[in-house]
Amino acid sequence: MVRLGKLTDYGLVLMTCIARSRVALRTARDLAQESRLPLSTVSKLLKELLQSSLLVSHRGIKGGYILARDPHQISVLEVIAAIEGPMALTECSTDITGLCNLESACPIKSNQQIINQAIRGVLEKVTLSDLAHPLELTPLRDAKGRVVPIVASGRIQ
Amino acid sequence: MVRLGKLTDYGLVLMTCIARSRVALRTARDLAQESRLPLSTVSKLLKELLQSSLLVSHRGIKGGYILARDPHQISVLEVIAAIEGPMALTECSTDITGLCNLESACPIKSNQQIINQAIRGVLEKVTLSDLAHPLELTPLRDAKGRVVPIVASGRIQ
DNA sequence: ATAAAACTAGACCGATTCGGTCCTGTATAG
DNA sequence: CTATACAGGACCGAATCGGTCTAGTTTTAT
Repeated sequence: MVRLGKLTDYGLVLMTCIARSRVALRTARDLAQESRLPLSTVSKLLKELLQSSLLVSHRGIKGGYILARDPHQISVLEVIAAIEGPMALTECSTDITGLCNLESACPIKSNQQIINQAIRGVLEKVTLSDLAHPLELTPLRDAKGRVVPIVASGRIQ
Repeated sequence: MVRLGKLTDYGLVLMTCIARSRVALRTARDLAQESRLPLSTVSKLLKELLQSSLLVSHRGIKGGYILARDPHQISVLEVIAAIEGPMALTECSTDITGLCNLESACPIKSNQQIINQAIRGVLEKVTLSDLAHPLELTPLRDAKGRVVPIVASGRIQ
């Protein structure tokens, strides 16, 4: 349902790879080998992640990529936004005149905002280090203090 | 980024319409007029919502649709799943033999599960009545007891 | 200096999915 | 029995996605 796209998944995998082995610069060729992805795709993704200032690159021989920040300071929301682009919150087609000029608040826009903000709020809380070490997730709690299941114990469909 | 698809949005709007005016059965033609959507699309969506047991239908003249449960007992997760289909959690292409038979846990699958469960956990908490009356959202709190912003006060990006 | 390694940028295309429409049934009230 | 409204498909154009390729630039080792 809430598809993230394969490329976004690959991007998260690459960021996780870099986060885990942060000893030196990782080259695109190297990451392609570790992640079993074609080099062209890896290069494309690293490029996009670089343009969003999530990575820092060093050129030339002995070059490579490194995380711009610590893994626990990079949220998956940023990674997703870097690859899929910022979410189009203003999707209300304002060019079709007269249809959306209702006096009441637009219900579509309201729904989108509520749901998008809910998803954003959660994705902001999940960081790269959570993906690298899935056991140390900081649990969310609802209004009654109960833990909101994140990894397991939720119904699967 | 985390696109929900226009049809899913329309479905949420329709469900909200039905939830708000739950006095009698709402006909597809009626809902199409209120939501300003083409009748064909509305019929298609109502059909899918019906097959997921979120609506109850009555045929014949004087027929129509009605919510199967109370608005606060229908989560937006169910509505989304009804229209977009259940999320493909088992997307790991097992047909490409040998590539995914690594001894370590598959990082892609792990990432997907973590993120999907996070999103599911939140969408399960938002109900139709929250969409109908956006002011009464029950706030989520993180591990430190602070309120997780859902509607406002989050950066818009 | 020079060549090799590695990043940078963008065009490009096939395949898949999405949004949307239409048509033919079937059931029910009057 | 007939008009109304739901039921369940098939169907198609368009937009997007996943993925590849080519050409160019920067840096370092020798």
